[in-house]
Amino acid sequence: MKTPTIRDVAQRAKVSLKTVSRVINNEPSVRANTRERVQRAIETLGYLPDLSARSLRSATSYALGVVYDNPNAYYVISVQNGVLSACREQGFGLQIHPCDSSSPRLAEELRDLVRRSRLAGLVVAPPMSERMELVRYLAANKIPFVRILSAAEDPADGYPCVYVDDRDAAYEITEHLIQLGHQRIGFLWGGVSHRSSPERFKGYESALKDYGIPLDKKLVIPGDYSFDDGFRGARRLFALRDRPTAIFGSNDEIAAGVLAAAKSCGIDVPYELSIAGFEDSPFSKQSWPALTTAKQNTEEIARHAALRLIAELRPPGDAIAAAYAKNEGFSPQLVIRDSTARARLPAAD
Amino acid sequence: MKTPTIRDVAQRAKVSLKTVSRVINNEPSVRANTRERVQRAIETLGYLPDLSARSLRSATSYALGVVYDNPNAYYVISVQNGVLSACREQGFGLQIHPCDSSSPRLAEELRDLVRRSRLAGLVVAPPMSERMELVRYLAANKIPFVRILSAAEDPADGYPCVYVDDRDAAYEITEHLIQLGHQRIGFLWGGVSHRSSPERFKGYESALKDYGIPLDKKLVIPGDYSFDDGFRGARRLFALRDRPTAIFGSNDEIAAGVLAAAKSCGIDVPYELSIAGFEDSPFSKQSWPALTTAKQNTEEIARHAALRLIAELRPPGDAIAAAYAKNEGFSPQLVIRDSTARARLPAAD
DNA sequence: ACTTTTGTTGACAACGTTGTCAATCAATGG
DNA sequence: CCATTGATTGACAACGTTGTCAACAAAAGT
Repeated sequence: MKTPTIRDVAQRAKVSLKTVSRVINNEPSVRANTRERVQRAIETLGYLPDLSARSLRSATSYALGVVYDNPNAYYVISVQNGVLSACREQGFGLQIHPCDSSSPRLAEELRDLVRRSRLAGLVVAPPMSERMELVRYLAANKIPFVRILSAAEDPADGYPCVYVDDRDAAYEITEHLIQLGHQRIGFLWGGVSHRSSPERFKGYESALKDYGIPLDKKLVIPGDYSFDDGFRGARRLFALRDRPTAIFGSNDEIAAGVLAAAKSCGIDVPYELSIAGFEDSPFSKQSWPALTTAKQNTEEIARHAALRLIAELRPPGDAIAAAYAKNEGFSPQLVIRDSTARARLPAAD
Repeated sequence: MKTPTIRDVAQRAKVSLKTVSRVINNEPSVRANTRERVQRAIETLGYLPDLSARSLRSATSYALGVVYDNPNAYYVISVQNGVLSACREQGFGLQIHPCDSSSPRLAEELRDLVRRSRLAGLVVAPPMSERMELVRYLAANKIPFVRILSAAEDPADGYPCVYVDDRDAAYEITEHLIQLGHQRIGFLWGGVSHRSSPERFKGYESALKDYGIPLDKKLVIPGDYSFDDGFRGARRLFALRDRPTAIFGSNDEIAAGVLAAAKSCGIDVPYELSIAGFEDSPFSKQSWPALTTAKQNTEEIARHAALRLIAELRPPGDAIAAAYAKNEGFSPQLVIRDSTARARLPAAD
């Protein structure tokens, strides 16, 4: 009734340990006949390879780590699920590692994590993925990793990544608001520790420029990727003499804060104020009115990142190694819902 | 530059492998002098014990698994963080395992997971924790586990658990609504695969009874723990001739759906309709108006569950084993926010 | 026919750690 | 001073697997 080992399988199939090992690892040079016999023995015994023993013996290991520091539950779960889907497909385990991105010992912490648990590599989410000294440390310590980061194009810095074009999507959102007739569009920044924040601002800035709308600094408010900062920022904008007719919150949480602020001030959304978010978290669908936003397919992005990492681990020439050898870019898609509408005519003011 | 092993430490400290092992594991019978020498060697080399080798050699392992099947990101993250906090404190790793609770092969899947990864035990979240045949299977296969489940009292079925008194909290919420003067209170069910659903209903039912309010079956709507079912259920209630003045949604997502439905019908919350949720997800704070709800401290509950599991693994007499030897109950706390208010007087209708 | 190649298999060591047990040492009691 | 105890230490095997290498058999080339 003990859990069976490779030895039990070998005995039952009347072959050596090594042959069973070969069958398990799909190595060539096993006669079809023998292979089948071993397979049968494996099935009847319900044998499962022991991951500890495996990763102890072989240099290569069978688990990835995913590293994040993000209060946004939806984002984290999406990343986890995306990575997990790739891991399960490729026979890898997954170790999650929430951490404190501001910790000075983070680099060593990650190195130790990889060593202790013999991780094959790390998927690194923002904002850690954007700290170059951390990236260089990992590379210097020969720890395989893939970054998920915000960039308009492949950073081509020699380190593998999957990048998300926040700037382009922010441009589209701003453009959408402009095309609805809005001229005074407020912008609420996300946290500056995230590269996505300035990227989204750049998209906003450049759309205004392309449409010949001057940037009014009073309409741009710093803050964090949080509901509360959205609320506070919106209140500040409402207090302006010439209040904006639309507000672009750097993510859905901020936009939710704006929505709450609008309601608390009796401002009708979308007819008096259009609101756009960013991310397409479930929240944006479930608010009232539902938020116009940019849909980031985080799960798919994370899945791709994991496969990209696994590709790096494979010997060159391998099918996966080939399919995911290059850095890939993703563009969030504009999703128009009910929180944005045509600007009321100035006359009606 | 290779990662140091116990062997390197032994060499440097001029002791045998075994002595180093003893120091690492805090075993007695090492002279203070020797111990210190070894510690120094460990520090200077930056030695870290290899978890694979450890769990391969020793019968006991150093990782827990957490098993869940829940679309609610906030809930899942809270459970993960709670378990993780206990794991880090006690030197355990953590393997997450989202799964499909309706899969007929789930039991074997979990057993295989535990074997392959040499997990010390499982923290099982609802609804898996409530399927007795699964529980019995785990027990029969000598897989240590702790359940998180919904119950008014210790089930005392011999299997360890941490239980949450949903019934009592649902009673309090209903009582709160009644005390605000509501007599017609709608109830939207959660998914029936979760034990918490009937528990919450029982709380609702029994509060009505205690206050002498007859249960009107037309006000009770079946559904799932989802925004959409909240929306649809609310619409059905609004269509009634004698519409309720308050609605109790079985969780915050349902309540959010009710809120959206109310807004889409131009019903003012809370003055025309009070809404209460359950769970205290961030959402409930961030909607407008903020939701009255029952605060489940999921993170603390999960943390306790993990410690309860670790206690089961320890030899009796151990400090943790003693502190967490018994099943513990938790009661969600009523949190009154802005979505509930005094019922308007019938006269004002 | 005999050598060479190719394919298939197994014996053995090794990965880094801990369990077992015996050896050594210091201290205690007679 | 010697026997006895108890604390400290180390040699060795073992956990379950894979890498190395050699043995062997079958197929191919001469």
